[in-house]
Amino acid sequence: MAEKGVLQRYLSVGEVASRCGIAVSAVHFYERKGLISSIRTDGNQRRFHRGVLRKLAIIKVAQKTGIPLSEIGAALDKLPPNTVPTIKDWEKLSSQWRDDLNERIEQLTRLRDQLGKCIGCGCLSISACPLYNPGDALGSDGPGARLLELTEE
Amino acid sequence: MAEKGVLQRYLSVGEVASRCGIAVSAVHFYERKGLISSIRTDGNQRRFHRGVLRKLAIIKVAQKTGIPLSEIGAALDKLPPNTVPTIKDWEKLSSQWRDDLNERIEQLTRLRDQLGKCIGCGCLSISACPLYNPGDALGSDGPGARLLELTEE
DNA sequence: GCTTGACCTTAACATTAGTTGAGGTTTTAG
DNA sequence: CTAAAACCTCAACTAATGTTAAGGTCAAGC
Repeated sequence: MAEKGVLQRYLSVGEVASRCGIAVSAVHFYERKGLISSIRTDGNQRRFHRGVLRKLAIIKVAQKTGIPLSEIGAALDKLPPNTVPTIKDWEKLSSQWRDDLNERIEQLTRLRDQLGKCIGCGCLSISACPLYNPGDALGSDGPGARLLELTEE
Repeated sequence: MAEKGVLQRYLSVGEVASRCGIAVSAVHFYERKGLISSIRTDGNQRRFHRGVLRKLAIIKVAQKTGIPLSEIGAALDKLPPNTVPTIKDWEKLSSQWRDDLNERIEQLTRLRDQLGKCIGCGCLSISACPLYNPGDALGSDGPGARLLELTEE
């Protein structure tokens, strides 16, 4: 009881999980992966600093943009350890991720537009469609035959 | 030699793979998953109808939009079997997928915009940021505290 | 007609992002 | 003080999307 004042200093894994809307197992997982960290009670239970909530929020946002955990972890690693990420930190991360996001949005938009152009255009014939043509006529068709490489993968 | 006229009727797995720019193992995989099909020679080698190239092109495009193979397969299953997909077929698939794409683009765009608003806004404080707040202050903060639910997952 | 490259099957492995279960311990509420 | 809820670890499992390897067969060119 004495531990649980108005300003609760540390959070149990269950509290962290429910506050972030993720599973306890996911919190464990992120810790195993080094994305977050905790200290332990005498009884070996995890206790998380409040800052972990912010990190988890950042993780969730970044995941939504399609960034793999490994990259998210690498980015978080560059933040000063043992502190709550500052606004400056957040600024750096979020603007970088926003650039990634923008790129992905552009790729998808190009794809969508090409898709739109191809709908009903009749170009799906074997030799002419930029969507269709995978390399099939790369030699004979010259330019304009490779939407499939559009996103540069 | 007699088999290999100007209008080659069937393609070997290697030809299919190289024309589509994918690995032979991937072609096998797609066949195992039922996305494409083949007939066999007397010697048990796969022979693909040319239509498979179109299907593979569709598969690649759909994958780029983020559609899982299972869904792509389900969509392809609704096409008349044993024929090259027609333009009408393609029209239906592509417009549906374009809608999916649009939705994903919108989600990412919302996320990016929110990200932009949050950069440097100073709102990353525990109780106020719409990006940050995962449910932490859902009770006390009322509306405006849930970008993390933005994309409704 | 033989050698080499392409093909066959089956099984195991890789990666990402977790979840589930077993078996045991700690914390908390009454 | 005790029982239930929450926590612990470790290992195995899931699912998607393939790749790699082993061991063997087929086909095509010289």
